[in-house]
Amino acid sequence: MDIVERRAKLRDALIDAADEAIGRDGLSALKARALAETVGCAVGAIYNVFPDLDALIYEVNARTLKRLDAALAGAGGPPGDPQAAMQALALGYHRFSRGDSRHWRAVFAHQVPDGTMPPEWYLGLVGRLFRHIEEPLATLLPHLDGQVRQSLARTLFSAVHGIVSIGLEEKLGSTPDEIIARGLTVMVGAWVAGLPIATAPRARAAPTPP
Amino acid sequence: MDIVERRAKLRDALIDAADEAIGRDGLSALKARALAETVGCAVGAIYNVFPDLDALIYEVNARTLKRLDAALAGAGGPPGDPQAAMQALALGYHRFSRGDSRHWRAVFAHQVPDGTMPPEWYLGLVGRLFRHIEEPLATLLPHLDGQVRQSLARTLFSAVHGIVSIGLEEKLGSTPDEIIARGLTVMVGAWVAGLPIATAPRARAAPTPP
DNA sequence: TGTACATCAGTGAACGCGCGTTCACTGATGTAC
DNA sequence: TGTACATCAGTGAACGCGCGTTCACTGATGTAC
Repeated sequence: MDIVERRAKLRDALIDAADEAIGRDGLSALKARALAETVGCAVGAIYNVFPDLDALIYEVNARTLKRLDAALAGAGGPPGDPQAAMQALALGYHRFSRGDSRHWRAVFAHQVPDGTMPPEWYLGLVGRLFRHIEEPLATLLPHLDGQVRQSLARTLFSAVHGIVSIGLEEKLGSTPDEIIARGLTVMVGAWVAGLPIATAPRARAAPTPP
Repeated sequence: MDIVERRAKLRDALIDAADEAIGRDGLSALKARALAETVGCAVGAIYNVFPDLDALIYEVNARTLKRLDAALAGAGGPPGDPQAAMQALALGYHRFSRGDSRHWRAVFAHQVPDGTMPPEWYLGLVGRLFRHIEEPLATLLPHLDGQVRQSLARTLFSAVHGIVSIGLEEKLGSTPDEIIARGLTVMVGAWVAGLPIATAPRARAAPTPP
């Protein structure tokens, strides 16, 4: 076996093991020693392949982001109806994070210390996800400034994420999926209806503040 | 000075110092040694007054919850209009967490290990906060089951908290307050409008899923 | 094919750091007589 | 008021634990001749 090959194999094995550990016990359960034991290498070997554990975590989280990307791409509602499309996205997000809650929490829980930023390629994956929201938004508001559209997408995502997160907390008295799904649909639908749509004006869902 | 008095004074001084440290540098900046130095006592003295640092953190977070409680009580909208009242609550929550973000984040960041629960009196404070939401909800839906009402309140809070949290993250490209406030108002208004109100039926803000 | 040497992936014990918590000790304060 | 003794808040050095990361060493693999 080639050296390059061996290296790649170790790398994959480490990501696999980390992925599995996080999925089973959460991000905080990721330990260098346990990882080495699972993979069957020495602790030091990890650092031949990754500069530190943070880099490994980014790889695992990237996998999660890609899975979500695929899930959202498949969740698409009717092509002609942006409002329904966004509701479908929200429900898709809900499904995904329920089904893979530990991985999904890891994406949010991982924060590098100091003021360092995630690597460029990782931010690209995040950006790609937001495009799912921005797309129907662009259909609704074609002449909207790009910056503002991003900002709207972020706001909508935050509300959806907030609602979905209730279910992710493992505390007692968790809200049933049904209620959350209903809440998401109503909220997203109302949100979209409240946008100042240029093409076909609709009644605002709620009065805006003075 | 009485012994009991000294003890109480130390206790207060510790809570004060912890409160200030968390407000300045966040929950993770709370260290026993730094605390002792600030207060002017030995590290061990802390453990004469509190069983552990967690107990101290609960005290600090309780102060934050009480401040929020006061802020929400003062944020009340017009008494006759539950929808406006809930919008006012959301905006009040936004204002509060913006103005006191480190304290507020500490409330969420603090989680005791294992499966232990927060103390009873602390949960009482949390419950008292939710009553601000449940009250206008009860006006709108007087015959609603208590359990369901709580669940609805939780869902609404989560959405609001999600939106507000975008601003709390110190990452680049933070959404301006204006947009957040607008988003909150629209979302809460639409949400309330979407409730199956018994007294005076309103048009649903958005179609519910099949 | 065989021998000598170089390279470098792989090893895992040890380092280093942070930090909550403990505990043997001290000394100021209070009580008894 | 004075003396002997008891108590217990207060002390801070030391313990203990978790854990990421390093580094001097080894041995398998590859290369040169």
